[in-house]
Amino acid sequence: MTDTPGPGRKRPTIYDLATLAGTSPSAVSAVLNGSWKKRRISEKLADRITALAGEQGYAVNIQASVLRRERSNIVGMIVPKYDNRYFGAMAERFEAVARAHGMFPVMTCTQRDPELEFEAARALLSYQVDCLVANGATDPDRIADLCAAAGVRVLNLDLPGSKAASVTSDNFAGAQTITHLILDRCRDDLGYPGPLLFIGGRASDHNTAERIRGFRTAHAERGIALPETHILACGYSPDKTERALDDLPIALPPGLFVNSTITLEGVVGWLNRAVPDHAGRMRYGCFDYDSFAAQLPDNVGMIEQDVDGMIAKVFELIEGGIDTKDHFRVPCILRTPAPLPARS
Amino acid sequence: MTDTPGPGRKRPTIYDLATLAGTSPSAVSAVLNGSWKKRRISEKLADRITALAGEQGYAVNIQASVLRRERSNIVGMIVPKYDNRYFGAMAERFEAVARAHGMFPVMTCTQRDPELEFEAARALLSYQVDCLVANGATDPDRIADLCAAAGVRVLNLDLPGSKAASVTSDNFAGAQTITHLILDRCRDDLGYPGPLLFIGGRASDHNTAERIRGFRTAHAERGIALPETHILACGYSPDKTERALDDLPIALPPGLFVNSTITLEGVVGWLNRAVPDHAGRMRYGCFDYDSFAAQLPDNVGMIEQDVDGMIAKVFELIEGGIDTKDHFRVPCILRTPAPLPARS
DNA sequence: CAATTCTGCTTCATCGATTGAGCAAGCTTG
DNA sequence: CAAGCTTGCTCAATCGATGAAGCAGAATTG
Repeated sequence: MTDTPGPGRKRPTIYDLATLAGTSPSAVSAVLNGSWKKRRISEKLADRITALAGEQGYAVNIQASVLRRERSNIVGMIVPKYDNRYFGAMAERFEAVARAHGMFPVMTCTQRDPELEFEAARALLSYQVDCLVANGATDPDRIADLCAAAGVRVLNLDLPGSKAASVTSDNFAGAQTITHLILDRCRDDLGYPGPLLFIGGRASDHNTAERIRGFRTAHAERGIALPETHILACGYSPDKTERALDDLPIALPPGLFVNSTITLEGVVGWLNRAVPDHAGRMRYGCFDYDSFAAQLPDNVGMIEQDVDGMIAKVFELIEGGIDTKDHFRVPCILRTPAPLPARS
Repeated sequence: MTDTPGPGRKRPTIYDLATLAGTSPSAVSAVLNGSWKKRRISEKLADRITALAGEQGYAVNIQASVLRRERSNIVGMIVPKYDNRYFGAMAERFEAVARAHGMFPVMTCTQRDPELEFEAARALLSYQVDCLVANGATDPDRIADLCAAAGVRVLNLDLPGSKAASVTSDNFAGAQTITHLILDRCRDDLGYPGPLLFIGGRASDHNTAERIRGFRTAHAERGIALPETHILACGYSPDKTERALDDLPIALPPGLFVNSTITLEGVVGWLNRAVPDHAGRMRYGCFDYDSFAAQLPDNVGMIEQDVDGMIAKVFELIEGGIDTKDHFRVPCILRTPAPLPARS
C-alpha cells in the first residue's frame, strides 16, 4: 500500500486514524464530531487528531453515522421539475436554508408523474429523512399517509393537502391584484373597460382554481360582468394554448390574464402568428415571473411567487415541530416593468 | 404500541418483519433485496414477506445497506445553480438517467462559490458516492485530487479539467456555426458584411474562450477582419452588459453574438432603452437556449447545448469504468425560429 | 494517609442490512 | 439403507460511527 491516491486506495475511517494517532476510535470520533470537550478529551490530542484527519483526507461516513444516531438531520424534498425557474429556485433555496440550519438536504425530481412522486417519497424515507417536504405533489395525502406509517413528519409545499401542514402562495390575492392592474391599464391605455380573458392551467388544479377565484373577485369588485366564456383553463402547454385561442368562441378581448409563463409562450406565439398588428394594442399580465417575458412590451406586470418567503415558512414549521395541519398562504410579489427612462 | 400511524411510531426493520412473519431477518433481507432466488428462499415465503412489507410500509434503510455493501451505487453531482434552464435540465436528466441505470443520484448546489464547491464535493464523499460528477466546477482539479485520495472516480462536466475525463459541449463548433448564421442574415437581410460584436462572458472562462475562438474562426473563414474592439467579454449579468454597451468605444454593429441568455437580457434591455427604433434593424444569435428569447423578432438562432447527449456520455463513461482523462466534446444543437406561416 | 473526586482516556454494545457458512430434513442413487 | 445431494432455511460476523459505562492514575480533601 502506497500513499499514491488511486482507485485502489480505501477511504480512511476513524479506526485508521486511531491506529495512526496511537489512540482509540472513540476518541477520534469524539474529536471529529465536536463532542470532545464534553467527553473530556485533551486539547492536545484533539489537535493531533484534527491535523491527521486533514492530512488523510478523512470524511465522515454519513451512512454509519446516521445509522447509529437517533435523528439523521436529513431533510428531503420532492420536486416536480428543475427545468423551470420557480421550482429551480425552490430547490436551490431549500438546499441553502437547510444547510444554514445544520441539516442535510436531499432532493428528488418526480417529473410530474404521480406514481414517481410516491416512489420518490419512499426513496427519501429510505434515506432516513427526519422530515419530508412534498413540493407540488398531486396527491399529497397519499404521501402523508406513507410518512405517517414511518413516523416521519411531512409538509406540503406549493399545493395544499389535508393531512399535513401546507405552505402555498396566496394565489387568490395575487390573482386579484394583477387582475386589477390589467383592468386599470386596459382602461387607461386602451379605453377598454373589461372583462379580461383568463387563459391557461387546469380548473382541477388547486392553484388555478384559486387564481380564477381571484380573477372573478376582482371583476366583481368593479361590477364587471364576467361570462363563463372568458375563462379558458386550456392546460399549460404553448401548443394547447395556441389551439384554444384558434378556437376561441368570442372576439379576443384586448386584456389577458395569463396563468403561467409557459402559457404565455403560447399566447405570444399565437399573437405573432394570428394578430400581426397586435403590438401596442394588447395588455396582459402573467402569474409567475420570467425575466425575458417581463420585457415584452404589452406585459403590464408579473406575479412572482415569494420562494424565499415560502421556504422560510417551511423551515419555521420544521424547526417548530409540525403539530398543525394549517394552510399558510405566502403573499406574492407584484413585478411591474421599470418605467422607461425619458427618451432624448 | 398501536397501529395508529404517528410520530411515536418507529419505522419497521427487517427484524420486525421477521418476527411478524415467523422467520429470520436474513430471509427477509434476501427477499426484499431480490437475492432470494440465489439464496434458495421458497416462493411461498417470499410472497408472504413481500406482502407483509407492503402492509407495514417497509422501506429499506439505505444507510445500513450501503454501510454493509462494497459499492453504494450512489452517484453524486455538484451543480452550480438550479435556477437556470441549462443546469436545471442537467440536474433533472442526471437524476432520471441514474435511476434508469439502477443508481441513486444525490446532487448538491454550489451557488457558483469555489469554496462551497469543494465543501460540496466533500459532503458527497461522506455519502459514500461511487462516482462524482463535477458539473461546471471552477477548480475541477482540486476536486479530482480530493476524490483520488478517497479512491472515488470523478468526471468533469461542462467545464474540463486535466485530472479526470471531461464532457463538455463543443463550444467552438457551436460558436462557429451560429457566427456564420448571424453573418449570413446580416448580409442577406441588412446588407451588412460584418464583423459582428461578441458580447458577454469572461475571457478567463474556458467555455467563453472556446466560443470566442469559434467566433474568430468563422470571421477568418470569410476573410472578415475582426478588430479586438469587437470582443466584449464583459461578464454575464444584464447590468454589466448594459454598462458595457453604454461605454462601447465603437459604433454598434447591427450583428451581435450574445454569449448567454442572461447576457441577452441585458442586450434586449439596453436596446429597448438606448436604441428605440432598433426593431427589424438588428440581427443577433445567442449561445444557450430560452424559449422566450427564441421568440424575439431579430433573434436569428440560438445554440442549445445537448444536455441529453452530454449526460448520456457521462453515464457511458461511468459504466465503462473511467480509465481515460480524455476531453469529449458533444455537438450543440442549432435552433432557428420556425418560419412564420404565410399571412392571409 | 486513606478516601474521594477529577481527568483523560478505552471498551464494548449498538444501529439495520448483508452474506458466507452451516445445518436439518427430505430426496436420490447404487 | 447408507452415502450423498438438494432444498430451504438460520446463524453470526461485519460495515463505521457513536456514546454509556468503566477504569487507571493524578489531584484534592478531611
